[in-house]
Amino acid sequence: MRKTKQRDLIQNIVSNSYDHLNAEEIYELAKKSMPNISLGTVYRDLNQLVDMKKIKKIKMPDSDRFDNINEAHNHFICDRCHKIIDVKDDINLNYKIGNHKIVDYEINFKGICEDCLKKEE
Amino acid sequence: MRKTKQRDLIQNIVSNSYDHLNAEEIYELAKKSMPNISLGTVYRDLNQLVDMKKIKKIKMPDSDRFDNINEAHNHFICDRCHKIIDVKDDINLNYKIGNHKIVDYEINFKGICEDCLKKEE
DNA sequence: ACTATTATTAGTAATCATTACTATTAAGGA
DNA sequence: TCCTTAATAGTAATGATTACTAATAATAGT
Repeated sequence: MRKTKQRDLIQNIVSNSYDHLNAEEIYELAKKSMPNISLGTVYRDLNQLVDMKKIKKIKMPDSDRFDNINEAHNHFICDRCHKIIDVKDDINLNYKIGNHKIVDYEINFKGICEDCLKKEE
Repeated sequence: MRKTKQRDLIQNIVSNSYDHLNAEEIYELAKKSMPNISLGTVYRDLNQLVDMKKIKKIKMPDSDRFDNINEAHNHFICDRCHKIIDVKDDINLNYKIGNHKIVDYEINFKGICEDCLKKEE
């Protein structure tokens, strides 16, 4: 795996963002410092970074989002507006499942966020 | 929301399966008892059943899978073969996040399943 | 039970996020 | 600096899912 400017840039963008960006948004940000970067490269590099466990992928109904791993956290996803809200991970699951090797876990809370609750009153 | 034979059939198929079927597989099973059912109907009804919280959707890299809610359970997903293994939910998270209303949560464990571990030896 | 209303369906076309392809470029070791 | 070849830019293809529309069937009212 060669080190490339493109992948470094993409890793920096994701690692420094708390906005759960999708590939298109990361592409737009990347173009600001590397105008000729292509969307295909963004997708490929994002997937490589996920494989390398440098970032995480969050699967969403429309487009997948990418997330930093600066500190362990989970997500609350609003059923109404689909906003993703970070939740500090003070649960720290230590779990044993048969003879399978657990490498990681993710917890997704679902419900209605504060803003949408207010709108529904 | 009218009651229809198509949606009843699809709900039965998903509720009686522990195989985490995708829309295409559910379509194939549904055709056995209703040969003229269309794939579009399967997708629409599956989404309605998810909205009605009769079944759950599991997002996967290729196609989404649909799961019964017969008893609370979480999933272990193998990084190698992408198999989904049910995990009994004896964790029972009771969690409070700001002023957001939590309706549900899902825990996805990730790692390497027993079969793939053996192959890698 | 009949009829009218209209939500749902079957069948097909369209969408669009993501991946695949290929000639060109550039990383990095010798 | 040169060589090898992995990675990229640009574009085309893929495929899961959704949208569309005429026809059908569920259900409320009579």
